[in-house]
Amino acid sequence: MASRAKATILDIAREAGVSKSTVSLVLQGSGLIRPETATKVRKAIEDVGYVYNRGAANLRKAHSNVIGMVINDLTNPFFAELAVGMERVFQAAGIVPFIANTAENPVRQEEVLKSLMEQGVAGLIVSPARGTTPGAFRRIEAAGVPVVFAMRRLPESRIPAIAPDNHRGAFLATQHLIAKGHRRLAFFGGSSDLVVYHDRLGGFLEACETHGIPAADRTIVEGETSRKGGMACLETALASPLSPTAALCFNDAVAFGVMLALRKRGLEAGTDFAVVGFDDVAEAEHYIPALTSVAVDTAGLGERAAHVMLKMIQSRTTRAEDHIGAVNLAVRESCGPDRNARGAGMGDAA
Amino acid sequence: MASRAKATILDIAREAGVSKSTVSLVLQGSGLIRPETATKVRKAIEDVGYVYNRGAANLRKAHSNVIGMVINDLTNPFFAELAVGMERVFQAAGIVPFIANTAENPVRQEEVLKSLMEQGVAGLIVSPARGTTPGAFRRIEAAGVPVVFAMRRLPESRIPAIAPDNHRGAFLATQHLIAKGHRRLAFFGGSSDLVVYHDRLGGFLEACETHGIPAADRTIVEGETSRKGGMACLETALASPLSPTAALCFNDAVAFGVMLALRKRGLEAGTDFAVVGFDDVAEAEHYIPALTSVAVDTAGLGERAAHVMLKMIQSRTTRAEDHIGAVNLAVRESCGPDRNARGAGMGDAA
DNA sequence: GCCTATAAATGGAACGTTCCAATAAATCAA
DNA sequence: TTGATTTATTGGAACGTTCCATTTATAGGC
Repeated sequence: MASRAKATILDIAREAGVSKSTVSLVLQGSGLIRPETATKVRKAIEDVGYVYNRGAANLRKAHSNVIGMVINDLTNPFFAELAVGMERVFQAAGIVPFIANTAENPVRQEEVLKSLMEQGVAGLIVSPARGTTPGAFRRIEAAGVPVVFAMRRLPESRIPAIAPDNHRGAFLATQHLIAKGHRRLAFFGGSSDLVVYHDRLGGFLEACETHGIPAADRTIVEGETSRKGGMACLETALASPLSPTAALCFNDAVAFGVMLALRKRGLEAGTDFAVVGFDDVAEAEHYIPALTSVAVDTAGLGERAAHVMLKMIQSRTTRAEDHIGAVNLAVRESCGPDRNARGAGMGDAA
Repeated sequence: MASRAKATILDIAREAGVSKSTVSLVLQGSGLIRPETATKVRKAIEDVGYVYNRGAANLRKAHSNVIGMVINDLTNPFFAELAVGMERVFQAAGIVPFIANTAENPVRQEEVLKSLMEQGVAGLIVSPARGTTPGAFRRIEAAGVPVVFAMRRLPESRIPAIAPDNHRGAFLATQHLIAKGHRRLAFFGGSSDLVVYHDRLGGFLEACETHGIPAADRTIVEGETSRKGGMACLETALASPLSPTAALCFNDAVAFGVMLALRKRGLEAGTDFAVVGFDDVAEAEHYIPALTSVAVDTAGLGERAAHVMLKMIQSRTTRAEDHIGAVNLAVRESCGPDRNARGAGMGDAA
């Protein structure tokens, strides 16, 4: 089985009785070749079981067609959806993106980026891991390889970012809680080493200000962005003297954790405590109770990121505009039934 | 910003005042180089912002260190877990695997495999898409590139497969349902173009035989392996004259769908209808009611697959043993409370 | 029939590495 | 000292493509 030395373009040239240049032309679909010749060559390719060596080709072309997608947590369906959106676009462009997972680990991320660069990628779409150091992308920028950040961005970076309107999403969600009559509010999960965290927390705080919720009535608990983290947040908050009656969660995973912890205490999300998530993953709609969450059009953002990347490659630039995606609140059951009381007012004040 | 022509090994040789061969040796961590020289070279590499060109290297070495992981559905957390297990092993071996998604589409899979081959992968771990044609891997085998199948396999293929003991898992689950007193059983979801389907269905049928459930009392409904598919299955089954009281589902996604559909009809999984899933994804434990499911140690199988691959590459063979992973039933709430009654009447007759 | 224009096919020099064989420098045995 | 041995370093020929500049074949115009 162990295949005799791999066939090259020369082998198939010999087989087809033409020159290597001709074979190369056929491979590239050049119109300069007589159709019959092309057919002959293609047959030889088939017979010999030739496989194109892109590495060798790129050596001359300096124009690789591989794009790397670096994802910080593949097990979060949210990022998987993002990846799927991007793939749709790349597939249409005849490009196969390679996905690599960093498992939220900056060291691993460094390895992954290095490996991708060595592979000669044409561009990189990255959702950076927590704790990514500011200089992590300096070398890549210096090499002139286009990078776009998806969903997350870095503090002082010039790299274009595609992300939802986190501030507004959090603002809307918080306003919704206030409209439901809640006065003691919490923000659960996430950590301040993430730019997104500040965006979302900022929206939460602004809504509090706007509607006159005093700082004393706000509870902010950082935590892992997972179910486990969410459970811990709720415990912490309820243990505090002034326990909140509603929470905006950093993401849906945290929200699920909070609902789990509520249930463990014999409380019910919606009636005893209001919960809002962020991202609106597919599961949110099917959960019991169904989770109210900020919908961000994940796949759409993925597509957008891919388009921006394609454009950057094409125009050989390393710069592009940021893109802030629209958000909207998917209202479901986890904040309780609409209280007709409290009246008409409030719809979406301010 | 647009980087002057990329630096090569020669540039850094000049910069460091040594020959290209010396640089190459340093790059490979050869012990033949005087430490001070190596340091000098490394400094030059840093200064110039050199990035190694693996394509060029592989041209000479014919020994790439990239491994491709081809996954049929990244949005299913089950496969994401599998990928994560593999990554753990590869990371330890200093290899960065590239993941590609086929979205359960054989045509896309073809493209992805081609692209990976052209990239010169050292090996391929594949969870084949539904409807993969028998010959899809012929060329790859002919090229002598090791392939292992994970979770799924192809009918007549000689390619080693790493998979859970599907037959036994289904057998155990079905037995569990029967022990709970159910006599009219269903098998929901999946389709017969998948080998796994036959394995699981086979376990179901064997358990039925063993415990004397007549063929007339078995309902088999094929369907998409998703929530939606599960919902459809339940509707179909309940509409049939002889409606079942319990179901083994092809996978957890189907099971979640079935529970959703039950709830829509005002029925409750566990009390009104028993449901068992397959795969035991993380969510199963947290669902309400918690889903009884066949646990297959997904990440463990991923690790196993990675190890087998590593061994194949190392011993330059294209053959390996299949590996059947142990399974066990994680009993939770979706089949109802333990009926102490048990013996006597087979409670659920009707 | 000859010249020119067009179409089709080709040889050779890159591209950035590795690795073998060879050289140069340093050390040692006598 | 001299030759043998070990330690560091180096030039050059590959590896499998692309693409430019040519060559060769075919057709057209007169």
